[in-house]
Amino acid sequence: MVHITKDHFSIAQICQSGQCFRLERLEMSETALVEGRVKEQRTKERYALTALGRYLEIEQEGEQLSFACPQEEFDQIWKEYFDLEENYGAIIASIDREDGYLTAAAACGSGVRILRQDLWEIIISFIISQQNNIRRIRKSIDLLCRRYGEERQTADEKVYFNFPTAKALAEVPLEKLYDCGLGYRSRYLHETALSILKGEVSLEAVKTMAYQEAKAELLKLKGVGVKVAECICLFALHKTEAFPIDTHINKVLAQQYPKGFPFDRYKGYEGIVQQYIFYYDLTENARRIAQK
DNA sequence: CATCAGGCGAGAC
DNA sequence: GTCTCGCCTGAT
Repeated sequence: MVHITKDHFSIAQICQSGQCFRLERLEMSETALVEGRVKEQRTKERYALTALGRYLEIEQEGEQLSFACPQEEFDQIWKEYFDLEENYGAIIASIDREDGYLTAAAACGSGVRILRQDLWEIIISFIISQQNNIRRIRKSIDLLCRRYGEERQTADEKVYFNFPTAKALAEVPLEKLYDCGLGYRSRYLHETALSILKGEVSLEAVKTMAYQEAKAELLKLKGVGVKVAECICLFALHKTEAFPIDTHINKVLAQQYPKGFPFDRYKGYEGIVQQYIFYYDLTENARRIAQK
């Protein structure tokens, strides 16, 4: 077990931000009342992540984080995966105070981080994400892993499933992919798995490329358009200059920035700013629905 | 019953 | 190059 203190890190917000579909909450957050007149809410949350062929439980209470793994594993794998070396406070501080919307968005999602996820898993996950909702995306990915991923267990015998390899996915008959609720995306998954297997696109090569080059290479894959390619660049290759524009971001840009978004001010980390906007819009919508 | 969910590909022009 | 349309499926 590894204990650390970290600001600008919220496992709950990272989970809700919808960049990682295999991070899930284990139990409802408990609320406790602190003595005195002031009502203070204290939450302790537990999450489980399946990634990089491993299973990891994470606990958070305020800025206190616990990772259920040895120190060595944390230092070698999870420190990088969760982007813990990046100073997100400095990024938030750089936001234009005159920009009320962006200031509010960053304050709302100040615990969001851009994870450094597995390239193959992100390619498939974001092909699935197109014209789809987060609940269904999670369901399809879960089915794929259970049916075609390698079954593993932790030291304390918890069973989990790795993300299926390109070879495993390429061998799945099309109708079986439809059975996973993938719809028309089934054909995209099948063809993309074949492309990778045949070496038409080399993932190892893509990992060494600069943003524009990597994006162009990813666009060769069936089912990967501009938006999905930019998501892959951001969430797997950590190209923080990528700024994926989906229906939410598009709506916000039109409503809040009719004269154009100040991309130049945030050069090099546009993607992090994009995540604050995306998360803010998601939570605002969720709040609106909850109020009704 | 229509519309929508973190779009994309193919074909028309 | 830009525009339009059809596409699986479950929730509302």
